[in-house]
Amino acid sequence: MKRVATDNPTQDKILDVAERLVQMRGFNGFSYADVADTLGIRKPSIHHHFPSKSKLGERLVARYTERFMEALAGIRGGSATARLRRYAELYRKVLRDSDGERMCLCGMMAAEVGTLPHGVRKRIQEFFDRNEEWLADLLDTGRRAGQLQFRDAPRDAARRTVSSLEGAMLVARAHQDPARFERHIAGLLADLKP
Amino acid sequence: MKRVATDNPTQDKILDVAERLVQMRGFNGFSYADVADTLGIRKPSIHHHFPSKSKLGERLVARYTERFMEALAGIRGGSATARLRRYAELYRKVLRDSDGERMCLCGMMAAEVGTLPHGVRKRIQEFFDRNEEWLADLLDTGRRAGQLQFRDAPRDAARRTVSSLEGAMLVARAHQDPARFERHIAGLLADLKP
DNA sequence: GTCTATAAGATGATAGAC
DNA sequence: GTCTATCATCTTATAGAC
Repeated sequence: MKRVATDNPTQDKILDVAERLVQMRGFNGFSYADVADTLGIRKPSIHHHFPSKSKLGERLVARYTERFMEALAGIRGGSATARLRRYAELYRKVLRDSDGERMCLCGMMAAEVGTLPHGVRKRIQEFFDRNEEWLADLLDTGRRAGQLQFRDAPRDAARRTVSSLEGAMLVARAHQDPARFERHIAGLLADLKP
Repeated sequence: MKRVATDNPTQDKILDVAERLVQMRGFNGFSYADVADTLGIRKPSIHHHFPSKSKLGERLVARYTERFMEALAGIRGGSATARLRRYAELYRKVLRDSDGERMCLCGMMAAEVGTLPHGVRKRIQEFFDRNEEWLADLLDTGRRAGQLQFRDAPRDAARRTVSSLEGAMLVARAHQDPARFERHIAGLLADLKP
């Protein structure tokens, strides 16, 4: 089994807890004390593994992106429509598994970008860029096969889709209503049907 | 001229500065000290006008919503397509006038909803609800007149549009690229054309 | 690798003079 | 309505013992 994070169980636990906190409260909405309390350890132990909060932030985004890309790589069989559905499912899962409390880590941190160090900011951009690239390829393939329909360039349609998923997650979560997000996905998919 | 905020110039200035800070850095990303420094006054003066940060938050969202609704009320003449364009223009203006640094106040605070008091949360939901209501009516009218085209209920299409605009703003700002948002709008409008 | 102790600064907030 | 002074608490971070 490929290790996506580290070979250090404590570091993984810290990243797990911090990830959840960021997705629920934002990068500026949690502290080392929160992580320490949750894990039953002390703050300096966190600093031992992640000297600064900036470094922790970079690692969080890097790990999240890496895992997301692995999930994308796993979407292979079936029609373009089916793969598109599985793509949307990835987003849906975030919200649904947390009962509408968590949102995409990078969507959350995109909002906070004005307060984040440059290294983190670039990694967040990279998350969206890689999503768009993967999706543009899928949309292009699907349209050529007559399975999908859209009017402009695959890249533009991909950007619109990613943005749309992020925004729908943001708004659905503000309403504490995951069903709202699921309807959004249904509408998105319907629009792309020929 | 109708007063949208208060009849107190100092309170208005505080709201103006705080609004800008929230749109750039988030509600958890600014402090009373930031506002005080910008205005050249002291922290307790801010507390005199807004005793707690929660109250300030509520007032910020209320004022933003009120102004947005006034702008919507001003969108009257022309075809449904033209009115839709003017609606999108409202969002575009936020990003463009700040050179890609600010985003929608309520979109930003929607991300931070996990840390905000309930009163603020409800007002944020209200912003989206009222946007969706206004837009659903426009979409419905436009479709009946044969000027717009979409497949599902006006309410669902309206929700999808609002979410999409919020998400596109979020992602475009993360890239510091307002042009990305303008392309998104162009694609959105094209999709709604019959 | 984890702990205690501690620092230096920020934060939201209040009391009370002018 | 604004100020100085002050507060308790939180935040990120370090030094150094075990």
